[in-house]
Amino acid sequence: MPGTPEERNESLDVIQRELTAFARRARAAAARLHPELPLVSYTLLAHIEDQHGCRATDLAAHYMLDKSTVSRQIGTLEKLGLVERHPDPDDHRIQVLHPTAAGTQALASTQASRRMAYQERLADWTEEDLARFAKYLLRYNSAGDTVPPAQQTPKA
Amino acid sequence: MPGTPEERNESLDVIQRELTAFARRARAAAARLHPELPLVSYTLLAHIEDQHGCRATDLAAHYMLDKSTVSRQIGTLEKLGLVERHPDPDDHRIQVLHPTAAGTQALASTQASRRMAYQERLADWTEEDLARFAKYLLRYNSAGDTVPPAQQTPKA
DNA sequence: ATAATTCGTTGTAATATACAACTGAAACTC
DNA sequence: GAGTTTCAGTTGTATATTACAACGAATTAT
Repeated sequence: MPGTPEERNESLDVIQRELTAFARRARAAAARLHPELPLVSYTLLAHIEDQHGCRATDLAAHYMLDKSTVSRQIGTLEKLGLVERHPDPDDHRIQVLHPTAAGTQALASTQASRRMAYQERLADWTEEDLARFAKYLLRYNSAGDTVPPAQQTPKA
Repeated sequence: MPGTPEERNESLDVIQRELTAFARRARAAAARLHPELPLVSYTLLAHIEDQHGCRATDLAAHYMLDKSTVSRQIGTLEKLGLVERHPDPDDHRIQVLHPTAAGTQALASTQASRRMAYQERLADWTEEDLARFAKYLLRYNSAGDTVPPAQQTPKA
């Protein structure tokens, strides 16, 4: 069983390298999976649905994007008729974003093709391995949520 | 223990969602970790060193990038004095790429800061979990190597 | 009320990328 | 061995993704 610090570092290096490789390939892979959706926007749309509506600011925070980037992406999604903006009656600064019917449908179809690709790719994994891998990824990503500040100087 | 198809699908969806979220955040995270290296090129440089020299075409294949993209990235790295091109004596079409001394050093320093970040983020993971996570990532990424064709019509 | 904060948009610029056309070099065909 | 095909890499061009800064409108705090 693993135990030495060297083994720990080796694992860390592998994790780092493989996650990086994955990230570098992700754009191209996504382009293959759904050429129809502007490709970045897909992710935002998925999050909007997942949250049952959210604000642009929430998206920016979740994906570490600038608000201007999100603003333009949402603009694209709106032009495509995939999201709607509903002004919050209590606070006119806020736009609550929701998928349109077309947006929900586009998501479903994209989701289906993505799931197929994953199913194929992970076909020979046991349920136990899949469950563990999923758990590790969740744990990894949620760890980041507590760290990310970096250059914000709050309450200054 | 997991066993039903529904549980399998649930795991697949989690894996898909979390990998996607990771990929979306990766650019911003990388920018924080090494603002000095042109940020994409870092990955290419790392692969070149890892392979003890390789061709531009190998990089394009490994990261699913167009050869023109790689060509320009290598050009940037060369201008920065981080890689050298050595024409293959046996085949004048080929340029074998190697990190320069400065390139190796830049990599080492970047690698160190990356490793620190990962160490911090994964500090509370056991060695066993790290080893398993690393193994899963390797397995996941290597699975892709056999699938990717997609729109190539070989031997037609 | 006035000031400070928050949410979002727009102007501008940098970077990353793909696709197509092209050059030079090797390999293959006959 | 001339002609064709394939391979490695570059360059022209266009698009996409993103950030930063300046701004506008609405809300909250003083």
